[in-house]
Amino acid sequence: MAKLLTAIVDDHPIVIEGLKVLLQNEENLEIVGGFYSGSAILTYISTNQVDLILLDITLPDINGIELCQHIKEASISTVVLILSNHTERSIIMQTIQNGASGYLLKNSSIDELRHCISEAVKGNICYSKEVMEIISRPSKNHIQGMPRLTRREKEILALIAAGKTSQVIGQELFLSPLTIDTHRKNLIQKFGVKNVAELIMAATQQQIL
Amino acid sequence: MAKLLTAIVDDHPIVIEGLKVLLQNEENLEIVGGFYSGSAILTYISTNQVDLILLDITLPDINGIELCQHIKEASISTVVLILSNHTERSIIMQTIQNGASGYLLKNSSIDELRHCISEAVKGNICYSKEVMEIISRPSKNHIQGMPRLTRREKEILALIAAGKTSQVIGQELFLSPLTIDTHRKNLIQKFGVKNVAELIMAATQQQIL
DNA sequence: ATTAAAATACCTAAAAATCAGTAGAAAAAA
DNA sequence: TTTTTTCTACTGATTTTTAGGTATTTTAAT
Repeated sequence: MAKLLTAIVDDHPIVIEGLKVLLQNEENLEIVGGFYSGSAILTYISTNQVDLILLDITLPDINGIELCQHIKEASISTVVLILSNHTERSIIMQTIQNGASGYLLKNSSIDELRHCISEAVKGNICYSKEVMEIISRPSKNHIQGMPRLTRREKEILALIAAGKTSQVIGQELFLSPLTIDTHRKNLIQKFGVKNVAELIMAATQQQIL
Repeated sequence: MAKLLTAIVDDHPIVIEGLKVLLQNEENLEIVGGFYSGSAILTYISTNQVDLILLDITLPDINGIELCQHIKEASISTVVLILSNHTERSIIMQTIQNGASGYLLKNSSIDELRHCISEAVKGNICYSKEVMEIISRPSKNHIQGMPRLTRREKEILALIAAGKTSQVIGQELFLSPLTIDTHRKNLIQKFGVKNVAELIMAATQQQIL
């Protein structure tokens, strides 16, 4: 089996050199280069074969989330592994959405990196341990003050989330729209938010919706 | 190291017997019993030590999601692994939320089960391959019509989700509030929804927020 | 049986969002 | 370079939500 042609994309030279050293002893892997910008790696892959790209999120010209998409557009078979310090759940999910095969934090162990690389080239998705935690328990940080909702409030919350107005909800539940307005008001107050947009966000983050 | 005292909870006897056979050769594991209902396992753990529970979602008296929570309340150190046929993302996430250490589909290989057990007792979270796919690409089923958003639209969507009005957003981005209204309108149109409540729901379900 | 909580409904007024358009400038892609 | 997309901004009218209350009737809990 041929060696995995691997590129490293990071705006920080230290990271690139560090990864090169860490990976130089891998038998089935060959570093073809380090790149400091999105345009640099895109130019490279347009004329060279690359099997695996270790990609940072923070780059000078384009963010790694979008870059990932461009890479997959240019070369669908190239496996992209994100190596980043960003711990925001939405960033992680977006990279996967855009075709990345995994996500590791930069403090991951070399074992984890090795493991994720092997999983990724097999076509699987692989996260490091911390990332797995972030994905699985998104709300842990957020849920302190989860309000207790009454049955009616939950019911109406769901209908609001479905995009229905107070008028429509009132008709469906055979209630006055003014009653729905009151419930709406109470929901907003209980969650400590200021409008439905924030309300729906809070409710989904707390798995109520 | 003492053997892992393991219980199996499933309403289907065949599954219990099958798992017993599959796991009987594991050196570091001892099956202490099979249980057909939630109340049965809860009664058992109230007087017996159990290290690991393999838990189904569908049970006659209580669903596995809630049962998981009760188990952890009764015995925080007991590791719960879900073994189910349900592929709904929300169910998977809820079990983890309620303290489960992993989720496998019933068609998982014995190797995957073994691997997840060892990860789980180490305190990590572990999913089988298919489950990982479901978690990572939830949208694949849902997102057919996932609209492509421009950079500006994503930015404004996030601010709307934070509960900010067009006026406030306009001030923050040094734009006319009327411009924000236009973006708002375009977002609503692109998602095919009728107001922000539904917009935020759609966006969170598609992991954009 | 009594208290507390939940559900119902209303008022007034201001603020915000939605609908249905148009249209020029800037940036990106072809 | 030309074309297309994105970003910007507006008009005008309508609908809906939000904020500040109050108040009665059901239900549920003690």
